[in-house]
Amino acid sequence: MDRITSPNQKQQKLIENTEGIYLADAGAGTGKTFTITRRYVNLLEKGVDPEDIFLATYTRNAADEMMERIMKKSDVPEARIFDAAISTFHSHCQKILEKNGIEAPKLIGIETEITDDMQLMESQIREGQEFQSFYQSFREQNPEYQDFYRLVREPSNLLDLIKSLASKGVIPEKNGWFKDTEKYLEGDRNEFVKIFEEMNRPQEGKNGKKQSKLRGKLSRFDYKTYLDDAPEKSELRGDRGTKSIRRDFCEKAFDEDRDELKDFVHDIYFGYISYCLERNYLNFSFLMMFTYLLLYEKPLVRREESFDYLMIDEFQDTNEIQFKLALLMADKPNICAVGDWKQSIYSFQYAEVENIQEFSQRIQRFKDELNKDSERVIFDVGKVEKIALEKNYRSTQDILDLSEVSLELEGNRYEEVEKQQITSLQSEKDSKDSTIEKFRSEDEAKAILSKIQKIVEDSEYTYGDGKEKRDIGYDDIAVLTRTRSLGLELQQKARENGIPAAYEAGLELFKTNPSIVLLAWLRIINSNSRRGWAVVLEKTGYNIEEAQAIVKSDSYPDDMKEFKKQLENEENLKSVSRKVFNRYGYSSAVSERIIEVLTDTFNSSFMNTGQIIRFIEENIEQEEIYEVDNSVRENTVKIQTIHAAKGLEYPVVFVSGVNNGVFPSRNFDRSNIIYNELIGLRQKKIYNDGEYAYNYDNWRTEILTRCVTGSYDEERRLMYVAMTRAEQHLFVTAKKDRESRFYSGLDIPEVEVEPVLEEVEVEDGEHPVLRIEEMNPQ
DNA sequence: CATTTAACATTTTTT
DNA sequence: ATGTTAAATG
Repeated sequence: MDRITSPNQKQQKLIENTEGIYLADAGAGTGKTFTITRRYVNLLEKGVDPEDIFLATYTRNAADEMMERIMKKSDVPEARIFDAAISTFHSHCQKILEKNGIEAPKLIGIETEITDDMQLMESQIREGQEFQSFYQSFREQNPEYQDFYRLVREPSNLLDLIKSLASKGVIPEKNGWFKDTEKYLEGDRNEFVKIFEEMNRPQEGKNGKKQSKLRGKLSRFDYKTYLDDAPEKSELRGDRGTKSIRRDFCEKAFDEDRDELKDFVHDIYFGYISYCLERNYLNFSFLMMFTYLLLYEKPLVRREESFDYLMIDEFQDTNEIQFKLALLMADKPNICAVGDWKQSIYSFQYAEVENIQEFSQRIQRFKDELNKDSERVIFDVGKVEKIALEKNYRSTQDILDLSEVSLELEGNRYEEVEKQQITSLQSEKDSKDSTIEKFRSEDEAKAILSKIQKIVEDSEYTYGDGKEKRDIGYDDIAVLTRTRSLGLELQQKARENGIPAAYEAGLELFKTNPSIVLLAWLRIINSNSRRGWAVVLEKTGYNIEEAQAIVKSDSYPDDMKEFKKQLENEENLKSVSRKVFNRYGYSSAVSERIIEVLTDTFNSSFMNTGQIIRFIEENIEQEEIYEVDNSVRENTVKIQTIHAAKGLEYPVVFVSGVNNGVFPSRNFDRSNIIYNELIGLRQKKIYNDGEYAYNYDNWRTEILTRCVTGSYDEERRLMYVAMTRAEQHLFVTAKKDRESRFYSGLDIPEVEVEPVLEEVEVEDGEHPVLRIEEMNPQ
């Protein structure tokens, strides 16, 4: 935050205290980046060598920004800072592996080496395809797991499971599991029983006791089809009037024999790691895993790759293996973890909010675990000093107060939210001029746009205060959505009504016209595909009948046949794409981005056209979104998902789509094989070919998952992140009659907004959207 | 008032 | 699959 010129008291404390273990609670808008960079500069001024500091960030952008700021503020030669470890965890680990990783796979019994041209698999789509092909061959080679294959609807669920195990440091080796990580798969019986007791305690009613939460949740127990060993519903829950379910069933459920399941997961997991190594690539999770293995097992590497000072930004986004990695990298107990539990919204990427919420307990526990059989963490943890940044330089006090209240919003009518440990923020803005309102409408998108137009046209709202007061323009406004689909709808309607708006979450790159034409030509050169020819002919102007006739008779126009020949002679994917785009006059951010994505994904020089075609097809099917840089984006309303808006700020913010089932959205694991810290590895279904061959529901897992199903905590944090983007004016909106409890539970004025829009003439240049002719109609 | 049952509507985020 | 609601049942 550039407006801060000198640190406040708490910031100063964090900057000055460089020796020891610190946990900095840095809420939204508290000048976190400023403080971290100052602290780094302070270390340099004390004479610490940049080589002895690791500053870990979560994104490359953040790393670049920090580095730049440090260079600006410090006298140390820029080249030395440039070489310093100011980077994401991932890219730092990649460096460690490139340098020392050759034999890392040996540590778990794999002979294939990690070479220095190891590729990092960044595309989820591409990895999904690789995993699929691995899974195919695995099935052929391991017929003994028949019954499990029948449970796997979507192989990518297995890949997800593997990654979540990797993020916890559960690692397979050739025979069994690395060290004692197998115990994770069992779950934590003691902790589970505690949770069970809690869930099974009768509730307080108006006239005495009511049934327990758990008993209520199992009211539909008999809707499913179980094998014969399942208890009857009445046996499990007792007669009407019973308050709790029988404890012995719960214990029986927990103590299920899972050896076969564990073997299956082990073999898939280990097999896939080997498969990746043979194909010379690693995904993000395996990158972490191998670095962890190296530092864990090789004292020399550990010594060489460790630091005197560690600073870790966005600590709420780290997971167990990253926490442990950090400890292995620390030479001395000089660790500074900075973050905000309230902004932990990446659990689907395996981030664990507990890393920051239970920092002190975890750092001790993880150290003990790492030191079990050998001293790997060489310092005493001692006490953890907590520093909370309390001054907020972004939002008005009213907005800050509301955002804190929203962390306790109930997600549904049964939920009771515990009182949260919140460091209240004080606004440094004097302005009392702040709007907080909510409104709902049948046509939510249109109502929002109407309101935006009013804000911009009338001078009812202003930005700033006193002398610096000014009118609000489109540029000052952001509409944040929980889902992409609402964002797309908003953009569509904005365009129709002449409101300049840019949807910043990218677009479906492979559904654009340049991509469709490219795909057609790739199909033609790959297999003389009729489907490809049909598209090409239509794009050239032939109508459907004409095109069909030509395809049938196999008599394509000469210039097209000639073009096909030329393409076949091209050397690589890049030149083929260029040639196609040139022929059709496609030259824009979109066509450039297509080439970029394809060449990044298939960076080997030889090309496998079939593979590329399948990649594009998969992108279309999965509606995959890519960022496309659209250069000019002046004076437009920004439309973003809440996730995409993290870290940003706007004078006016709309939090939209606060609707039932959407925000808060419920999370459930649709896969049949699941992992959870408390209950371990479980299967939701069991294949049995007795009387009826069928995937029967697993009654044990049914009971267990009811005890541990997640709350809406992360959804509340999303609301917090969304609200704290607003500097001065905040609107919360919903679709009428669909309002969720996150809307109705907000104690703020509700206003009427009519979804009427005046059509406005907008000059072409004001629409920073993609050129229309390049967009696929529909 | 508590509980059961049946009917109905919803289904995401991406370094 | 799960959350909500309304109506039926104890």
